[in-house]
Amino acid sequence: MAWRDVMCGELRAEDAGKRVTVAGWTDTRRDHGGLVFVDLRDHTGKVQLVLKETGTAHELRNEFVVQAEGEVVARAADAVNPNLATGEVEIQVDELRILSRSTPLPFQLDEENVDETLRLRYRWLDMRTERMQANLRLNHTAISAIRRVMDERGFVDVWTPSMTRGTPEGARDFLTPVRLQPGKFYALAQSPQLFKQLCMVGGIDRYYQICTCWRDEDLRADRQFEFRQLDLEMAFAERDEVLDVMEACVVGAFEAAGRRPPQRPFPQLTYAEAMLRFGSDKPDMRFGMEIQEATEVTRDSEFGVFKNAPCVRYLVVPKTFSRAEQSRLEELAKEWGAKGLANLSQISKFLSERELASFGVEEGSTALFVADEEAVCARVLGFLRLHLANELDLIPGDVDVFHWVVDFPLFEPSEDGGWTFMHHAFTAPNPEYEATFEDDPASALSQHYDLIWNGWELGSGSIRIHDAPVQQAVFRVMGMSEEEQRSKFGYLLEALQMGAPPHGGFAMGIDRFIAKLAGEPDIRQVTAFPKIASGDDPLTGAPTPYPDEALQELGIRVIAPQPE
RNA sequence: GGGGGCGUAGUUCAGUUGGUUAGAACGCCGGCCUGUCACGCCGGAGGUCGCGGGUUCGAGUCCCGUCGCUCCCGCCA
Repeated sequence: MAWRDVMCGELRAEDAGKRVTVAGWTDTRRDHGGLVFVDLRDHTGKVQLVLKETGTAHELRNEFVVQAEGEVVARAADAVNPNLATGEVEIQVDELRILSRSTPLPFQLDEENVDETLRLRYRWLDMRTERMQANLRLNHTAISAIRRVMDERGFVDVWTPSMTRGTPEGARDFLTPVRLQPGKFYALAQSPQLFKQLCMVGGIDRYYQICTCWRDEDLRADRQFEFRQLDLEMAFAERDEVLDVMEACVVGAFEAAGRRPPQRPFPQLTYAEAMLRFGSDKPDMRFGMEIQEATEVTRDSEFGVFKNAPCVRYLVVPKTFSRAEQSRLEELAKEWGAKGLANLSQISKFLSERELASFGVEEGSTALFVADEEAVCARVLGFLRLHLANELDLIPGDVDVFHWVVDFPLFEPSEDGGWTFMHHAFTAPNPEYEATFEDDPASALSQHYDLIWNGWELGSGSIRIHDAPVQQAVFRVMGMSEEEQRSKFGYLLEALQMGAPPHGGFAMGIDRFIAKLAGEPDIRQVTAFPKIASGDDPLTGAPTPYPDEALQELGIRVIAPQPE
């Protein structure tokens, strides 16, 4: 006999008269002595059980798992519960079996603000809540929709290794010792980047994967050690063809989730424009309050701070600030790297008519200036813009703004005074810089693009280098010797020399996307078993030390951290 | 590595200027109850106020240290 023949949440008025068997969790119970009501719950919803003369009914407690047999009965008009989808009926139970008991719970499932570490410690309970049920199911729905889009467009799911060659550049690797070769390590893949490019050389044409990636960096609301990305690559593809596929995925997921999808195509913004207007390469464009440029106007200013600065920019904020508020903002600006934050009302006596006229600040507003290197102006005013928008509640909560940021620089200055790639070493330069980037790395733009949703970076992609000499030139700009190139990336260079088609692709952080789709503030809420910020898993207690014998076999000796 | 916030029954929280035996709600245990749906009523158990030190006649409350959680910066090609 089946455990159940109908789901709790499915019963409706027209089911009255049927004999059914249901099974689920005891949600709430109302024990009247000779009559006991129980709301029985499964993932489809709840239904009211009516128990008379069933002695075991009094034994029921929260979250017992029970099976009940009985007749579906229409409720009397005055007994209908309009708050319950099944509220027009109830089950008159004649057989009740307790399948599994539960100890008292460490927290109540209907409590909203339970400490998250406690929720994660008992995630199997937390998962029974409507919130987590909805989130985990949305996860599935969105990914199914994305796989459908991939399938329709001829993408092939190819599995690539998780254990691979370490990459000392970029994020820290998670290392995996290798018993057969003590002292050597695999790294867990930070992304399948090179493998998917090799798939292009291998003629797969359109590759995709929803794969786990690992990065050993500090955890955040939107970062875990391991996360999934929608990873795709297309041969013989132009940039806009890649963007088109990604937009189809986003729209497909929105539709599957029952949300109004964003308008296509998504607008494009260049990196230079994003930095100038919003001070960020992932601008939140749900609101205005754009950064204003004043460098030209203030070049010959009487105000020394402006006169001597390579760049002067400001933000016009629709509010006036008290002295205390102003100094708090200035403090923040300094934390972000500015030397100060000038309030127009305090410095206007140093400024010319021409300067003042050009700023055009209305009554009730405040202009806040940063004078510094261009990068500092952009960064500080970009942070300030977001900070103030949040504080002044200027961000509309009910809009979804998707856009692309394109034309990123190819290189950025490295710590040692040389050049390093801005995103990764395989991004192709824009064609007009192909001949010049090696001599002039500073001004070269790349074919890299980012997808932004309401100020969240959902993912990145690029047209890749498919030509070995260009790839080698990029390596040279980064200061890599011939030798180093061969030992680290020889296999890539070889592949590029054996018939590599032009190709490009994208990688989107799926967990981030789904968290935002679910309206959750962090990815833990859409992850079944996430880790907390310390890197611990409160459920299993991992990570744990390992016995010396096991480590010895791997050729590993643990050096205890020295006290400071 | 740096900065901010939080830490009081099982849970969520309150706790005044430092002042009697640290409270409430929910949960838990016992009892009563045949139309409830956040059932109701009666009774009960449950606390190292994160931990350590200090100031004080007296500390949940003030000070110092420390631990944990969390958000942010750094970092995340």
